[in-house]
Amino acid sequence: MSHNFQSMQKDQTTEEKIKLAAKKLFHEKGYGQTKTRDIAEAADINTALLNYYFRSKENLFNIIMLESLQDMFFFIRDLANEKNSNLEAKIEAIVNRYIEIFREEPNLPLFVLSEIQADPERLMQKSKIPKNILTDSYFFKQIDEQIKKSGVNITPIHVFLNIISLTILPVVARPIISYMYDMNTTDTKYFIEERRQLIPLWIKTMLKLDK
Amino acid sequence: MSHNFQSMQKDQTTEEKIKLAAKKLFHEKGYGQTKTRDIAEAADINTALLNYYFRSKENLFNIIMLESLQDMFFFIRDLANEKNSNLEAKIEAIVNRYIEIFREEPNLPLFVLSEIQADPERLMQKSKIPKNILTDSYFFKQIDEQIKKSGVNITPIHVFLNIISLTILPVVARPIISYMYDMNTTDTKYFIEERRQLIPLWIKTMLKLDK
DNA sequence: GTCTATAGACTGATAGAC
DNA sequence: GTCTATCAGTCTATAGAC
Repeated sequence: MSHNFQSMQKDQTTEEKIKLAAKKLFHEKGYGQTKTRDIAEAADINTALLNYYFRSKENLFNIIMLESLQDMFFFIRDLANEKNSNLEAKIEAIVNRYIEIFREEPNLPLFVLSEIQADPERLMQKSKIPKNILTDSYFFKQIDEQIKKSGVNITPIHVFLNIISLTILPVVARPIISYMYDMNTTDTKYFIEERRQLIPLWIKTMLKLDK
Repeated sequence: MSHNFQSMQKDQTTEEKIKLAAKKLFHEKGYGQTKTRDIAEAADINTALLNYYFRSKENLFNIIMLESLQDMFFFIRDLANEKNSNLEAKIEAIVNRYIEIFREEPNLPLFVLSEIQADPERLMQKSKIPKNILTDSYFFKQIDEQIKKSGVNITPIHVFLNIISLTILPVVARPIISYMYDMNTTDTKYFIEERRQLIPLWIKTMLKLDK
């Protein structure tokens, strides 16, 4: 994440300080539960300054939201049409990249999913992800070829969604998992790390892509 | 869902009307975004009456939340120690039951996940789910036996989480899926329905439980 | 039990001094 | 750019009539 370096620096601009505080709080509590006063306090400024830089709470939220959507989707969009990597490499890249992102920003996926539910059309259009970007992609063609080759009963959409499901849900359900299995933070991180190796293997088994 | 029958009835009590309206709105927008005025309007009463029956917004929320947690978890708790069904039947039961629940209450899982994130310890304790209910269960013993039998590289926690992930995430990400694949509501419902058959097959393949 | 009216607290945003 | 003070609007909750 590009913002993590900044968060370690002492010489951030005020604008950056506000954005970082806002991002943290919006990700944790969502739009409705986050108060401009909380953001101002976390950024060690006052609400007047927040409005000076960002005009309104909603505008600040839109900026954070757009960045969050892009963190989640730009990578997939770019990878899907990469011609120089095979199917196996793409599967591993998706799992690795998402686990990496979520290690630094564990609340990102739930934030994005919750806020999209609140207003789907508006937010998805804002994400600047063209419709059918995956359906028409080289990635889906690669999956399709493998399906035909191995004669397995599945479609590319299911395959892609399975990769995403197996990777994202354990992150999103982290608090439940750590409660039910009595795991501390280190345990859950290790557990998710384990899946980095396992998920690609499971997907390859589904596609009969094993060596 | 026990409440669905009630929602069709014209002779609900005022208390039921308020609860139904509150459930709908809390599930859609979460605690912070839902206003008592909205609930009162949706239930066709006024805010005074809401406080008369439920004392406060927070108390009403706690009641809805407890019921929602139980809708999500009581079934699993009961099934996990059922001795008269084999592993295959249990896997199918989990997938079928969750898809059934989410067909009637599509916003339930995201609501529960979001609100748990906001305050994990308090809410999980409120759910009255004992810790380690799964780790010590007959279900996990059944998975463990199958793992040893087929010598596959996996643990019961991963298996259980895979079932849940493959089932729940597509429901939670419904708006994104329908945007990206240009599906309408009927399409996404059909798509999720398709997975009812497929998920148990994939899990059995992971466990080498195929015939 | 149900209503209207309103109290009391909170929230987002701005005016104006420095 | 940054602050304090405060306004105007909204929110939850309650008092009191019926």
